[in-house]
Amino acid sequence: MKYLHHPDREEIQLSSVLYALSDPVRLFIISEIQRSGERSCGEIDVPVVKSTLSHHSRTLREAGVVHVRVHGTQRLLSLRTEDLEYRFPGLLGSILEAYERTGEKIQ
Amino acid sequence: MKYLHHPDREEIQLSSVLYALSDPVRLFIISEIQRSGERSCGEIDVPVVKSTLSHHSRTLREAGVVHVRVHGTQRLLSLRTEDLEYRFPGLLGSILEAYERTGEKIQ
DNA sequence: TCTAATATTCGATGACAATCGAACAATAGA
DNA sequence: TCTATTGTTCGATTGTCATCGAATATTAGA
Repeated sequence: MKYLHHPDREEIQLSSVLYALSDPVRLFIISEIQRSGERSCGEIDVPVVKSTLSHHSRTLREAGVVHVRVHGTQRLLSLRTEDLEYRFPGLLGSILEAYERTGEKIQ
Repeated sequence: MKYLHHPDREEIQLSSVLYALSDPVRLFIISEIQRSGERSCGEIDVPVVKSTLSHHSRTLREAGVVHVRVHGTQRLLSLRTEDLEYRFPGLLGSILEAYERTGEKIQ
């Protein structure tokens, strides 16, 4: 089984997190994950092909936004809520709230 | 005198704001502006040439993050604090606080 | 062991962005 | 009107990214 790298709490960079969340598809993904708590790639309904979704999943993981857990043939994504709150208090919450409020669409 | 376009409050997009603030140089710029309230391009000490700084200024303006006021030969930048707070409550504050806390450097 | 399900990796493509230097524009002040 | 100051625009370069389809890897289950 492959090792998936996740940055350490202290290594998470603000600019990287903001970049990861500046893409409408990725904003949608984290919004979905927040609602369900944990979700596999296949359960996330985005208008891109599998390989593209995998790319977005990797971008979010490497920025420190999500944690990816291997479960059988699935990868379960969850938000790194606590780590982000510890490092950047209030940031994730205000982004998710802003996303819900303004209802920004993909594309 | 040239007309500088600023997006309307309601037109400001979350993903565009996050993208604009995902660059270390631009994070530095808004951090400086916050401290001084208003600042001309020439007063912002960043390690890029004038034309590049002009590009960053434009990116921030078009995303709705800063307001640019023409004053003689200078362009005075200020944060659109109220508009951003109205549209995305708490967002700008948490980003600025995160930037100060973690002391992310340019480069 | 074979097959289906799930996701990643790879290669290609097209778009966009950060950067620079040079040229240009606009304005203040002498 | 001339000059210095302050920024913008333009063209070129270099690099990165979002996207796709095809091929590959991994695991569960029959």
